[in-house]
Amino acid sequence: MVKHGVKSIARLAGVSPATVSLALNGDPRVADKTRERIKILADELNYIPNSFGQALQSNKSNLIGFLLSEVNHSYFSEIFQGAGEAAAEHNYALLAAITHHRHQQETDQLNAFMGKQVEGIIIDQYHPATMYNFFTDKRHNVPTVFLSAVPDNSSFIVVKNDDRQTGIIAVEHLISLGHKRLAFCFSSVLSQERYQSSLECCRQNNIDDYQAITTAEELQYVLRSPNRPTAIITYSDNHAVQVMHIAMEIGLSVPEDLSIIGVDDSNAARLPAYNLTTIAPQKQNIGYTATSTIFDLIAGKAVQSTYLKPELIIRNTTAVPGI
Amino acid sequence: MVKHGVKSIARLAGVSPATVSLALNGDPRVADKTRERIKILADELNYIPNSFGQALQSNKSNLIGFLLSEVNHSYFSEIFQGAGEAAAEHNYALLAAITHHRHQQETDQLNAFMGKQVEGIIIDQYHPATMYNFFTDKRHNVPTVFLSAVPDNSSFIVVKNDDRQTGIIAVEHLISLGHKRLAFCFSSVLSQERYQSSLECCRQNNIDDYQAITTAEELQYVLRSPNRPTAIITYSDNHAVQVMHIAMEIGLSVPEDLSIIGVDDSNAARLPAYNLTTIAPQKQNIGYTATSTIFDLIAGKAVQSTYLKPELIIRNTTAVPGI
DNA sequence: CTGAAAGCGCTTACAG
DNA sequence: CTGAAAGCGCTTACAG
Repeated sequence: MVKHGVKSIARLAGVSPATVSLALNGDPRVADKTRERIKILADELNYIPNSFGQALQSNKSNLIGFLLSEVNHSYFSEIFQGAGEAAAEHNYALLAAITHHRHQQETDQLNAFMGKQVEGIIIDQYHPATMYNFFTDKRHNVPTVFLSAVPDNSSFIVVKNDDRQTGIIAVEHLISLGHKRLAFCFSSVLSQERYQSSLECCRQNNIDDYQAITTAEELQYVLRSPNRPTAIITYSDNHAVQVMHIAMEIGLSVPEDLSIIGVDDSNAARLPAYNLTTIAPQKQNIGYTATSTIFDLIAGKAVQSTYLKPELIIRNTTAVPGI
Repeated sequence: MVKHGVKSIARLAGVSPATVSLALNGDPRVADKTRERIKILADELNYIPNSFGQALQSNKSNLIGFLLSEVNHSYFSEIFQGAGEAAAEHNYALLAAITHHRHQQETDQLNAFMGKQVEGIIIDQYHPATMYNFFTDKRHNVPTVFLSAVPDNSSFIVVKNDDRQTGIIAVEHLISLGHKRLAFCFSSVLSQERYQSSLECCRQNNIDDYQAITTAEELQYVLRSPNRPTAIITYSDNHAVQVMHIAMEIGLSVPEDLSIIGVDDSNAARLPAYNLTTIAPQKQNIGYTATSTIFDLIAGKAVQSTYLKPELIIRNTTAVPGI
């Protein structure tokens, strides 16, 4: 079947291409009757404007690039979903690229984005070398939002979970249950913010028995010691699952002997075998807000980084300490 | 900073825009020395060709549209990852749209794809009304690949898991362990192919004790009966988890008293609390193959639907029957 | 081996 | 209220 453009429609309607364009875009300069006639005709012909023509002219691609380190990254899909919704509302489309944390791929895809004239870029995680380029290479003056931490002294916009709150919520929940001896399990290095804030929160509540545990062996040792912690804050639901199994091997029951808090509200957390108390980031909202922030940047508004407060979901792995 | 195009580069290089274009595209008609000079200059200026200009001219968008029903659809992310890889290899980008199974959204996004001149479309799931449009509306003469079943009498190309094999692999595994009384749990309607093929496989092996169970209550009843099945084939890992918990409530141990097979190899299957024997679709490969098929279609090659054989992953929920 | 011209499909001033 | 012209950035014949 024939593909129609403004020209062929203009010919069929007996007007000029310019008039077709104006009519279709609802410009008041075109007489109501003419506009209606053209619109009906365009509809009948299944006319879909070629966005390349539009984009070339207007310099608006209606495209946002989304750079993903890995698609199965813990909560990627929900973030992506939120981003997609915000984009669709504004009649934008998402261009997705997966980079496997590799600098070369990130650079290539970023260049592809630029070639496609994306109006904004969302980056979930990045290779350090790529970040370095962002500092030095002014090519990237496209509105950009990061979904993971950026260097402290930078002025990049970030939209992410409020990791400090995560730490605080965990500690406060455990203290409210009456726990006095806590531990943070695994990867405290990966989550400086979360660990630091939980540490501060402990201090403020006069809890000084709070240790960071980095390996499974260490955890086993600690859990066997006389003054063992009665509650564990973990870095993620996956870690919570590991901790739970280690505890059970040692003969501790959860939550009677040991409370455990996860982070993420992953599928694992909801499975009946675990039923994890966990702290859920606002995944979809992170994606939605990131995209909205892009639109604000495009509109030239002053924007700030957003840190979305997570939610405590109490299930069956936390309770009043039994000892 | 200034944005450079063929024109400004031509001016700086002292040649015509056409020569720049030819040089950058490696056309032999331009002298080696000139080409080198232009390439170096373009590099210095961080020149990235505007793909709208290219696309408008060549009618090649280098874009593939991916219509997703839902982003957290069981194995979406890995499929998407595979698709992204194949696309990147060919220097194509993926345009992703999420439709929540709604016909209107599917139509809108499909139109957006057309406007963006996508050269191919991948559709994971679709609303029946959208499929109807595909039949009647010849607008969609863009190469299209479906990731879920299409009407039998249609000529649409499909790339998906081989569901018949899934059923057969499950039954053969259980028979090889010595099971003689089997059941299929939940949603046998949703998975006609899988259920039918497992049924046939049972018959061929002279197993006539094979029932389809549709509700949890029914399962409880069946598992308490004297000649209860010794193995359950499930529709998904999620169902396998449900079955496992129901079995344990009744006092059956898995796999000693009851073998269970899941399908998907989801995260849940790998968790130590479950350790499911499961049948894993080639998720990434499905995405990769779908995209490759699009390229074949673009190239005008004759292509067929692909049904990728899943893999049996034996973990701890299947064993020789204990009774 | 290189340049001048035309055109992809659209929109945006500018005339009338 | 409508049309003719120019141009977005590129590539592709066509001349020379």
